[in-house]
Amino acid sequence: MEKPLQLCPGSVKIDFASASYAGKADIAATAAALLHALGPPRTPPCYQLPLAKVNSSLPLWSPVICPSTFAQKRPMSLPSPPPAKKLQVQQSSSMLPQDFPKLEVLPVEKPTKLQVRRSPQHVSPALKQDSPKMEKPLLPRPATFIDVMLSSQKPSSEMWSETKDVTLTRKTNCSCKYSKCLKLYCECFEKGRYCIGCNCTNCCNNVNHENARQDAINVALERNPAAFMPKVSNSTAHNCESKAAEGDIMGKHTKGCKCKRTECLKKYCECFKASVFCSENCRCTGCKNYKSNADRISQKNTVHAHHVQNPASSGMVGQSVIIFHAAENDSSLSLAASVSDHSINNNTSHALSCSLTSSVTREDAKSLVKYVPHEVTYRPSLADIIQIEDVNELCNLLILVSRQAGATLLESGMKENTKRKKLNRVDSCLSSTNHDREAIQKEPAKQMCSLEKSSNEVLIAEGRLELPRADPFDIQKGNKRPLSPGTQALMCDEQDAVFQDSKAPDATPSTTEENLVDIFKEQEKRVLTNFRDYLCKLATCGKLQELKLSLASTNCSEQAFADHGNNSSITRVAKVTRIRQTIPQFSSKAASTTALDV
DNA sequence: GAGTTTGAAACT
DNA sequence: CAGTTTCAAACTC
Repeated sequence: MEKPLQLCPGSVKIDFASASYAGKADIAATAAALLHALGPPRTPPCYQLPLAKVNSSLPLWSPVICPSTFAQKRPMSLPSPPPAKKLQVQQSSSMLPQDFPKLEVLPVEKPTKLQVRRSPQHVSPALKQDSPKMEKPLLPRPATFIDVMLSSQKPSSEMWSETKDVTLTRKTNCSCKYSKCLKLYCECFEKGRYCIGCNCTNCCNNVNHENARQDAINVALERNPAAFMPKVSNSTAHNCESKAAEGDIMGKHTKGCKCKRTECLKKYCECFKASVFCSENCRCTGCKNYKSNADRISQKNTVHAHHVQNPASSGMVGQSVIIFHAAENDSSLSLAASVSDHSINNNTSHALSCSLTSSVTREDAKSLVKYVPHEVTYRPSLADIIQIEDVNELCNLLILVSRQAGATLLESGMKENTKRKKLNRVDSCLSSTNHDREAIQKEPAKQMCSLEKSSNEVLIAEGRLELPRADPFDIQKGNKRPLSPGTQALMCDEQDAVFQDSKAPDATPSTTEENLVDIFKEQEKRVLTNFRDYLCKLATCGKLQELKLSLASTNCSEQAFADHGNNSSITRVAKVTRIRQTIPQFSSKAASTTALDV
């Protein structure tokens, strides 16, 4: 006997509208059509839908099935397998399965499977009429331990997502043949859901075999009480790119994996599959599924030569690994850092990682890797080339150049001023005072003083010179934070201007300003010229260093490959070629950068 | 799509 | 607990 399904306020909520906010417009439309076919609820809904999330084009009522009414008024026989297609709309997440019957509307091709139709045009014509066929309403079943656990442990959104996954948009259907979908081999069973639209054979993971299913659940629970618990705890799946980029990935597999061959970088690995890094729970071998992408790359060079144990087991896991790698900022590495893409870009990263791992053994590398919680450190590629002494040296050089330029021009300027003063003296007939003369002469002296002070301040900052006594230019007094040489130089210029305004009011403005402008121009010119030359030298050093390390790493890699006998000459040649190709790129880039900067 | 590989689950 | 077998998904061709 087939009767149209009637909706009434009750304990069952079929959240069709949720499909809409899951971005499944077609499904939502299907659901809407289904609801329309079923007719509106006769009374206001018992539960409010999350209106903010509901597509306005969809009915806002919450379709509800009243089990009691359903059971009492329309007692239906439990038929043998349904004849044709059916759609099972599972209960919403917040409801326990025993509370609600299941709505079946569309026939399924397989007797024991429930097919999902995703497009409105696939809705059964019978549905588009007002009388869906209820061949087999699912009676309430007792809540299983799984149901309780899953319901209690997951927020409703997650549960609904999973429910959606099962009923409407599930991407993975099992294909079990021998387990009857009643063992944990079966993904559906493992996740505590019925097989719906699966390709399994002899499936018992459905309501028709509820008893067998319950038994299987009990067996599984007996063996492992956490068998149906979520396998990933505290999960922040690292396919969330923003979090991954920030390194804010905390989830881990509760049981861990034991991968041996896949380096935990394939979906065979449960951790990888669950989008979490391997953790201390894992007992994997050659693991590369841990946070530091650079370490993955580094290990890629040594994994062939060494049996690398799970870094998590040695504390080298998750947040704790410092990237001991040069090219963290490299775009190719950023790409590789995308956790969803665990493939490693071998072009630049390989060369760079080779450079850094070239001459170290695994033990050396271990000692080099430092552990700092929740911190990732960027190590510049020129870190070993540019030392603080070099920076100081550069600063000194620039200061000296600046001083020389200033002194040279000041000397000529003083001569001019002296001439001009003599003329002024004649013109004013001894009207000028010594004060005036001193004031004028104080200007170049002040310039010299200024330059001297800026130089001294650099030296002070370097710790090479003791702090002078009370000094009007002492920017470090008053417990202020020491300034960089560049800042000090800038402030020195500013202070010169102040000094000029306040202490040389009597100086001839035009003459002094012209001199100063000339001095500054010359100083700037010489400083920049020397700075450019310095950068060119630096670029050369970097180039040589890279070449040296690359060649060394090439030799190292070749030896490693040779040790394991799985190297090919083609691969080696390709790697060497790749490494060497990076060198001119770097040097040309550095040169162009230098030219632009200068 | 068939065959192979892989690792978890199940079993001993 | 370790080793082996079974199983199904992932992967390769």
